[in-house]
Amino acid sequence: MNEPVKSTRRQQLQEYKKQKILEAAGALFREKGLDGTTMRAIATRAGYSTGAPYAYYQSKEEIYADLLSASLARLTQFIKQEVQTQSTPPLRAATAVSAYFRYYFDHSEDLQLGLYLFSPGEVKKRGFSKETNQQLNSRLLGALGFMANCLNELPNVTPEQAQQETLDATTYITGALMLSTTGRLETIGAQAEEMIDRYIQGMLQRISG
Amino acid sequence: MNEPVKSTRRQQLQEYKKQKILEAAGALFREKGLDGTTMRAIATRAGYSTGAPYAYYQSKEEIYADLLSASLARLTQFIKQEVQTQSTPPLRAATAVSAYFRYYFDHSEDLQLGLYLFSPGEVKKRGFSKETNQQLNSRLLGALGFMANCLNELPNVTPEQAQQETLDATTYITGALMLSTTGRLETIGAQAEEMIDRYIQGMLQRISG
Amino acid sequence: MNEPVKSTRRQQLQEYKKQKILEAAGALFREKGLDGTTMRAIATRAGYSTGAPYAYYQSKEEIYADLLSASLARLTQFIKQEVQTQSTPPLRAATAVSAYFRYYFDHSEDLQLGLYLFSPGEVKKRGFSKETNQQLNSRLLGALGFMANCLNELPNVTPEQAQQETLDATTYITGALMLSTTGRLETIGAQAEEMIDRYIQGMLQRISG
Amino acid sequence: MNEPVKSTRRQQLQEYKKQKILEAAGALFREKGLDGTTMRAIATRAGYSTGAPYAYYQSKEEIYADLLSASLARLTQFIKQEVQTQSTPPLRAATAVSAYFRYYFDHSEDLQLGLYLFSPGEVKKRGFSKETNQQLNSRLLGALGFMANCLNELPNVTPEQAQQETLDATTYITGALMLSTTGRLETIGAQAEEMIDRYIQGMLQRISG
DNA sequence: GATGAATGAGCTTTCATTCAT
DNA sequence: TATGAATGAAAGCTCATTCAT
Repeated sequence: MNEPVKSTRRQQLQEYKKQKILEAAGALFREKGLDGTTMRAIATRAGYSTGAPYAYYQSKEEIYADLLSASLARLTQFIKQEVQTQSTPPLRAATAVSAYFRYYFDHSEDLQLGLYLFSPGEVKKRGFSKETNQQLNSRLLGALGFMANCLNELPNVTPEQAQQETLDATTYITGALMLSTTGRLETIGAQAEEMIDRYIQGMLQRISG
Repeated sequence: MNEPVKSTRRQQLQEYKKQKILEAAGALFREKGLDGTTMRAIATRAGYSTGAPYAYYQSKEEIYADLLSASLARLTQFIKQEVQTQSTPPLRAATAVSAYFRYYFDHSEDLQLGLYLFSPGEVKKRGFSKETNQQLNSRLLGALGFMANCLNELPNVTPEQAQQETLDATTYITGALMLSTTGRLETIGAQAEEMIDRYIQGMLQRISG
Repeated sequence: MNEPVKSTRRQQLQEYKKQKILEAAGALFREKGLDGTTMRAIATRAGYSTGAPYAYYQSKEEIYADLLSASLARLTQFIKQEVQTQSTPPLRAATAVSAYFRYYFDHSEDLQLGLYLFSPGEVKKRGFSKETNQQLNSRLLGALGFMANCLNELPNVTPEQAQQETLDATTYITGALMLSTTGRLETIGAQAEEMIDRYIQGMLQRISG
Repeated sequence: MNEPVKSTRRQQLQEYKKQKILEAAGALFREKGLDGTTMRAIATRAGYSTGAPYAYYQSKEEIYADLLSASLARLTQFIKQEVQTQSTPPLRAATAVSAYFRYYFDHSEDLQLGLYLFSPGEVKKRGFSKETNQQLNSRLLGALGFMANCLNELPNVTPEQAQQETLDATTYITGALMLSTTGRLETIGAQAEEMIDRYIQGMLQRISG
């Protein structure tokens, strides 16, 4: 019987089309921002008519959640990939932190997405289900956890120290990304990449003592 | 001729009314967020009718810009005030940085305002006049400059170092504020205040070190 | 000072325009039924653009409520008017009942309006304020009360009897109107007017008995 | 050729499936009202996919028409059943009228259905086939005819009188049902059941003289 | 300047219906 | 026949902005 196959095909097709919608939404978001992106525009861009996306997503927010979820997955994968190319613990640690920065630096829309969806007020307004919210959180924690592991590999580092440095690095990177996207760094003649490089150097010295 | 006098009076009156509108917008923004605040609501809250604000501001964004400008002025004033209460250079430096953080931590709406108006999409979409944009920038730089001066008072510090530490502190604080407002710190059980305190200790050691 | 005048003028104008919207809504309702009448259509028919009616009415239902309220007022007035032309108590009683019937027979849209708004499910769905609902009810009771008074003028009639006959007449008339508008009477070759005339004769005999 | 057989089987199957759809529609209508019932919901409830009902019914209204048709059949059956339990002509007459009332009083959704489909706007808008309309009418006339027969069994009653009393009773009952469903009776503290009982007593006296 | 009615594009979402598979 | 993705018109409502008074 070919029913399972049929079912699988359907699912694959459905997944493919969801992907199309997601891509359209992502592209539009990059161009016009979240508020500037309408369901109509998403549908049109994806090659559909007005109501079609509702067959795949129950609401605009569900699309955004999926977009963010995919983004977080890509982030984690990117960091792991980059780290794999490095052989020594210090390089691996530096690369993990650096990759985190570069991912968002190169995909500013993903940064906006994350900030937008997690922003206060939005969370209340946009009705994510608890599951969705938890999934989103665990994905983020997955990326951070991996970074902490890399730092943990360094000699003479306690797990607590690794965790704290991870948080600090994340904090600093987030700030750099914000100041960069909003054009503040430009104003004062600073460059995010250099700042991060310098930060990483400092971090390694601090840890290795 | 009494035109100059008249003009001055007019200007004062105009300034006063702008102020009224600004206050209304600020209050509403605090209560309902940026998206939830409509021009109608601002007008009503300020005691005017629907169209009145347009006599003073050309658009909603111009109001926001003015609001942000005032916010940056208050920020600078707040930092100066706090620093004045301190007598030793290290305390003054620590207080400057700490005040910067606390101002935004206690006024998250001002943070949102800044992010909104400085965000890349908005800057392109809404056409601020160059003057407006420059004024905004110079106000921000004013606050940062004052912080740098405080660091500069420390012994054995070069102006370059002071400036760099100011930028780093600003970056870290911005990141901490973002992660805090978006609820990410809560998720991992961290507290912004503690993080900042720790950061400041590290900074002082680094400089005086 | 002419401020009160100005205010009165404004109010008059506002009332006039509300009237315009009401008329448009009424006409459309007559043509297309309640469900078939959209806010856009009402606006257009009244010579306005899409959003204009919302300056006068907060929602579609508010328009309907006003429409119904006006209808009930006209009903009462019509009955009183008709009764006034009659001199003897029996004729006045007969005319009151007859006028009630004729009003709705001649304005089937008003009948639909009343039935629609008061229909179960609708009351829940449509959010009338309690005040609105009470006002609507008291208007209806006003008309019924007047009819009861007319019956009460007949010799040898107790108030209870008058009230009961009013209710019965109302019930019968309502039924006749329903069967008439839905085309059921036509199907069986009956005529509402004749039925009502006959009913009134029977009623007078019963009472004067 | 076995086509007739096949055809019969097909017809039976078709009839069975139509029945399924009808049941689903009826249940939903009872739960959510006419406006709240969508084709999707009907299909799903009947165990089919979105488009399936269109293989059996050309439109939503056709489903409603069929539902109403079935309802009228049940009404007739219910009246006959009730009348059968009575032995004397007056009781049979009273029961016929009373059963008519009770059927709709207990199944207000059937009343709504009838009003919806028979309402003037709908008949024009939705194009029923003539056959459908006639079938609906003849079913209604069937119920009324049976009631008239019951009245005819009374002594000293002319067929004309029986028919007229049937029409009057139907009219009064219809009115009572409308006033009851729309909550008007509640407002003035009256009860439909009592009103009908009283009406029947009056009717019997009138006829038996 | 102030008023507030008016504009009209725009939004999300719904849903009867169609049609390729 | 059954499926269910796709269509696309429509709806109610919002709101920044304009403009006659």
